[in-house]
Amino acid sequence: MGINERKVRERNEMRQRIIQGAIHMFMTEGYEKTSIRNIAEKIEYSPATIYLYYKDKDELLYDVQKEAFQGLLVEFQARATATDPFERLTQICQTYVRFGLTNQEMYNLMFILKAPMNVIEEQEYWKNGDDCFAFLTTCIHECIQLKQIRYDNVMIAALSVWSMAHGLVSLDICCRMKVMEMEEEGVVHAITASVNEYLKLIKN
Amino acid sequence: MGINERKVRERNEMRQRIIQGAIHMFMTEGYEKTSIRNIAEKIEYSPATIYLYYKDKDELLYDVQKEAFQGLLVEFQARATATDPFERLTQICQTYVRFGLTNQEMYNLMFILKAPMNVIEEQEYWKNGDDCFAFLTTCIHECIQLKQIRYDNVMIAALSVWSMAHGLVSLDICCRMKVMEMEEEGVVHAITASVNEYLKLIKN
DNA sequence: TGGAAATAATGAACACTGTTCATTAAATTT
DNA sequence: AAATTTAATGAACAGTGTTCATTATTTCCA
Repeated sequence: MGINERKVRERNEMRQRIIQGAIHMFMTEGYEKTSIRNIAEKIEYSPATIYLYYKDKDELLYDVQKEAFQGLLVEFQARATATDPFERLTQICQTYVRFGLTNQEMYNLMFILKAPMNVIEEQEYWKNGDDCFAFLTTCIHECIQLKQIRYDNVMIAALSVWSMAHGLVSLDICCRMKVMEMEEEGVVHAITASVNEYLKLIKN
Repeated sequence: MGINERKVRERNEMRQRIIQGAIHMFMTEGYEKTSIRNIAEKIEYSPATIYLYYKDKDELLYDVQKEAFQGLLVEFQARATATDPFERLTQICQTYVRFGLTNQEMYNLMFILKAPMNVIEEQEYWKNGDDCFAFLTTCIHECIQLKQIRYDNVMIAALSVWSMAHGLVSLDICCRMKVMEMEEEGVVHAITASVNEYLKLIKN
């Protein structure tokens, strides 16, 4: 009975087509101008068809977010390869910031927009960000074990590192760095400098 | 000729009425469900009337944001009063986090949402956040002069402190802390602990 | 004070949004 | 080949931000 397998495969292919259409719209037109009708037109289907594969827009955005996180994890695995934990932590931070600044629309969907988080039930936890966060926590765990950083609690340390990196990237993406009198180039430099300063601060 | 003065006054009163209506909608219904029609109904005017006082929704949001920043500045002035610069920096951070967690919709408008920033011209700078940021930078300037913190550059230090606080608050508001297996109470505790740890780290 | 000019407010419309549902087209089963 | 299940769609609904011709009100001047 290979017919059911094909049905499942075709369903996944269609979902993938929708996700890729959505990503394409994000990249070219930005999140704000990406509508269900836009995505449908891009993949040459009726808007109503999308609702056969996704309950609502939030559920679709959640899947696009999942795709984006797989991209970040690949970056981590490719760029944060040092065997020394602290050195790897440095690579993680640099990769994170770089990823955020070069994929602003995707970063927005991953870490800022509320919409994709609406699918998560109260008290339930967020599976999309799971692997990337685990990549960070295991690294920090090793740093603490080797007494390489001035933190003793893995959770507090992971949250702090993440918050510093996210704070810098998101303030830039959300245009809030306009309080400072700086050109675009100077902003990127200040972000990099701040991350490096922070890593120096936490180093034992 | 007091008639023109009255016209100006009435115009400001109307704008204030619109702003307060918008704030009321934010507080009670949240940002997502706050529409021009909603605000108009709240203040008992036609939707079209709002467009006699604001060019578009973004411009209105910008003015609401301004109001919100005045609120934060008042908090700073009331709670961050220590004469010792580092102690005052601690108070600033605590006030900031407290403000963000207790006024999530306003924080969203002030630091996360893109809409109000659209009114700012390219390369121009962001006047709304000005005073609050100056409050932070002058404090940090004093900290550096007294060698109370391990930073030598005021801008980098201010950006770092702000990013850490904003990172923590915004990750919570945007529900991204759901990657960590924690109850709501634990999250608030972790945020506080992270800020305190950071302040310990930068203290000389 | 009464009528003209300027100002303020509005209802109705436009083009868009997410979403639903009855109807049509296609594929599968009998 | 006919009946049944599955897939896709067009049209509609209620909502959005925004514009504009029309109406109401206020101000000005003869």
